[in-house]
Amino acid sequence: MPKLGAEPIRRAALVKATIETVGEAGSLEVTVAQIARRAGMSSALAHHYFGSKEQIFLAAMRHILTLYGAEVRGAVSIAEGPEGRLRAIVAGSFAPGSFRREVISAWLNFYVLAQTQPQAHRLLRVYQRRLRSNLRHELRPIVGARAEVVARGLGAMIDGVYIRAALADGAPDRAYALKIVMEYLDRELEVRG
Amino acid sequence: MPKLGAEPIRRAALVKATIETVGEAGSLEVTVAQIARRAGMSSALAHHYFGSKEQIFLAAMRHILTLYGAEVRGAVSIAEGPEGRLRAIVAGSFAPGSFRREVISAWLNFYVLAQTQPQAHRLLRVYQRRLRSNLRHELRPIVGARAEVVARGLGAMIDGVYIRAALADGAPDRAYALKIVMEYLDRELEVRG
DNA sequence: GTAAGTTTATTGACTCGTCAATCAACAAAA
DNA sequence: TTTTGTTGATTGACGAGTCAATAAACTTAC
Repeated sequence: MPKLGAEPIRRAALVKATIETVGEAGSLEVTVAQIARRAGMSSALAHHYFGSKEQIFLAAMRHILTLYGAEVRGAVSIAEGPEGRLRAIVAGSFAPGSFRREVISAWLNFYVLAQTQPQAHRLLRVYQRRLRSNLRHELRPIVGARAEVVARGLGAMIDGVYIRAALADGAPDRAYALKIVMEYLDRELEVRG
Repeated sequence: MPKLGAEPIRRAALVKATIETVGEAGSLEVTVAQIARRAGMSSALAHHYFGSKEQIFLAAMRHILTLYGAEVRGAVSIAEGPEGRLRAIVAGSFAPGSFRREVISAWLNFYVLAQTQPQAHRLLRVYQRRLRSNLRHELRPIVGARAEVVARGLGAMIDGVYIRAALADGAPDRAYALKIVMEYLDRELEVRG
């Protein structure tokens, strides 16, 4: 039953299934067969399209990062002024699409993988660098020379709050997460540079 | 060659070897045999003393948490005033004993495990609760009602900075990590409640 | 337009390796 | 001789990745 042009559909299905499966298991110790079954195909096909389990997961992370980037850009584009854009960037990290159990769980495992897997390491770096650079850019007109340190602090806090959400009972509380980070921002903006 | 009283020595050796092995691998996907070899014994003996791989790792984390607790208490005991103690608590998280690659790596994996392993989950909760409560206690006289939110923010930032150190190239930079967090603290203390 | 050949999609079955956990057995101390 | 320490060998399960085979859809040549 080969319908041609199946590749992109299959890949997307595998990416989706990977996020779900890893999210449920809470770890990368899931089998390719599990992922493939969830995506409605044989494990052989998953290997056919991605080559290895690692590559499947990396594709899933790339998808998550793409989604995240789009959410941030969307929020920033309608925001006004440095402070508005700053808050938009922060809010983007906790946007509904990114702030879900499965996605947070994937992030956590991504961190672990990035310690040893070069591709994952590079990917994570790209994300961190971009986030920091975006924050710094908007912070400069507000806090001046302290932009660098504040950007790092903010980035770290976003990650910290984000990751903690993975361990909270119940659904991640977006409003509360935002409150914590925004509170910090308020303090910084109150003082000015 | 059974020397009696071997149990505590063996257990300690296994805990140490676990932290080293997990640190090197960057993940929990290490074999009991690897850990046992490093600790100078057979894998059967490791199972004899701990029952399972999971329990070995949990023992290692308990050790890390004990060490961390001791470091914080030590620093706090010689500090003076709420602000001094606050800074001591923060500094404790980045004390030399706790702020090492292997230890940070263990933490990262611990987070992953805590998502699904009840004992790990409980253990992590104890740590988080204690940290937050300590921070809040010292913050109250300084920032009043905002103590709760600030304590959460500070806790999240500590975790964020800490975990990011696992991904940095080279040895973890204690001074810089501290700078980031202290900067935040300065801001909060500058304003007062 | 149709037969032959090619590419794409797909899977069941299999290989090969790994590893947690168990056990029987042995050794030395109490 | 019972308790404590210790291991080599084994079991039993699991899982990543490969492969040969099948089939439908497209292409080309006549």
